[in-house]
Amino acid sequence: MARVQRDGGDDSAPTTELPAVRDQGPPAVNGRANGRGAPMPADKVRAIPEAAVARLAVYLRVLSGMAEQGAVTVSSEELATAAGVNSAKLRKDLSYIGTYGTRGVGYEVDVLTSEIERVLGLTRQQKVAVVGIGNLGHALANYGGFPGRGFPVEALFDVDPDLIGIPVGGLPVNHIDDIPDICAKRKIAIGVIATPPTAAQAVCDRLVEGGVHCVLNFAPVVLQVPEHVEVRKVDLAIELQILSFHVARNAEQRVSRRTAAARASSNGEVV
Amino acid sequence: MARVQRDGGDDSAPTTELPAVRDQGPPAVNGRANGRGAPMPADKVRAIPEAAVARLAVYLRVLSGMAEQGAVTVSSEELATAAGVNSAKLRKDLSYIGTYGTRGVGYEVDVLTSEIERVLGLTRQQKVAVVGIGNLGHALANYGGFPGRGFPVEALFDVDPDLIGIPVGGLPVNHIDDIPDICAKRKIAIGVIATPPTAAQAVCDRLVEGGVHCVLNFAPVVLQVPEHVEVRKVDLAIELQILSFHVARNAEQRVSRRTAAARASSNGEVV
DNA sequence: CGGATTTTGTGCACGCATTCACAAGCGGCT
DNA sequence: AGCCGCTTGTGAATGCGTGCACAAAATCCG
Repeated sequence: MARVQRDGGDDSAPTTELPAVRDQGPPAVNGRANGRGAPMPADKVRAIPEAAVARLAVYLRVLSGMAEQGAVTVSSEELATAAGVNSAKLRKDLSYIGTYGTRGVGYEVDVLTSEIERVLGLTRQQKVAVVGIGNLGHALANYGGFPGRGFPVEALFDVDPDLIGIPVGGLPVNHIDDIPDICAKRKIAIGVIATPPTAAQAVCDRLVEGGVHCVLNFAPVVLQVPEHVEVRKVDLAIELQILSFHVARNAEQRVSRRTAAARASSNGEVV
Repeated sequence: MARVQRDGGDDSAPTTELPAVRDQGPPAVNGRANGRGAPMPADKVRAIPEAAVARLAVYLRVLSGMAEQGAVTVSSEELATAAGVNSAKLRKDLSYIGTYGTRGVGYEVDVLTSEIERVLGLTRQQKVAVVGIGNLGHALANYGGFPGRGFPVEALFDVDPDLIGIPVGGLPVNHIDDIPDICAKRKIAIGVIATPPTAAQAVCDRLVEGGVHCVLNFAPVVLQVPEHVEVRKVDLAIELQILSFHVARNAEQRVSRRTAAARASSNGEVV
């Protein structure tokens, strides 16, 4: 019951795992060495570390930028620097999804793009509902189909009666009591919670009731959800506080360096 | 040069470390066993893992909720469940900042609160500037001093001439060309980038020029910054794609379970 | 006062993630 | 054809983070 929420900010999270699919049928007849462009033995898909998934999404964006500029192939080194990671990590990340590179050459941009899209499940559209049409909700609703196709916003909800029926970003706002119905009917896959913290848990429960398995939570609360529901959290306050910590740490460091230097010089020591 | 950006969504990031403060003065005269409420040997402050810092911020919020409800003390077990982590982890996290608990009893809510605030550097205010007053920027500017005191928004910037001078959330919008000047003058500590991706790098450079050491980046690009600048990233598209991956994975799992079951039943096996 | 009970703080072991370093593979050049 | 240089893919090592399990401390109670 009620599983631990995965922090959208912080994922030193466990590897993505399927709960014991121990019976994987007969000894994998396709167990041959993967030839060029082999899409991983399917039993192994589960083995992609959560952290790697996050980076794959980054690579994807960088790749589409490169494609726009007419790049046909790209080396791990180029892609890595553009994505802000080291090239070994990039190659390992890519190795989780198969072997699509050519030694001595690099990767074909379009091949890599579509393979990452495939693994991330971006080949089918995931319908999104936004709950809480305040400042942030407005921003999200207008975000315009969410960057890159794939995530059409197909329902909006709020509790404010003045807002019900008003179109926002071309879509009318519904009352949150209708969440279960509408989500089920429209087959919403992802629910985005942009409500005040007090309403978040109730909203989340209704989303789950409506068959939503994935929730992106902007409200500063820890949501309790049943086992099978995936929650990611984005929390502005916490992001700021983490930055604040670094400010404080750096300040302290500067101070202690000063004192150390002062002490050293007063002792005639060489720093 | 240009150090790797720390992903706001994903932090399996390295432990917060100071670059070689090897000279830590004389052999720490206060090296005695820490009595009740001792604030860690100061040389050890650096040892707080990044992941723990993120969680400390969560504990802080949970604690303030509890304080409002009149709680005076709290056990690690209670606090842990409320924060969605296991109690051992919570205790370990707290141990990084000192020992403020009473065995057999728990923690005093207000003591713990102020100690976490101290470590996170929330005792001094960190001034924030928001760049890019679009939908998201509006939402951020109106966020109202950011949850819990500590992060006053003290400057707004945009490139759109129609917006310059217009007050948003009680603060006039300035032109992005004035970023370096104004940030330096008002001693802005944290810059929030809510611009389109194309503008983000230029904006970031100006923030750094204005003496800002911490950046919270909402634009979907990897920022290149000098060594001493701390960047955290919040990326909606990537969060959605990670969720999408889980949807896809679960779907696949269901399919493979079905096939396995079918195979098993056709073989007369017991599942 | 001593033992039972509760809860903290932490040593330890395990597992995931990152990084290094190198063999294997591919294309191009002579 | 054969060699050379480049780049991938991955085994192995290291380091970090998590969770267990227990000793140490503090309170309560008889």
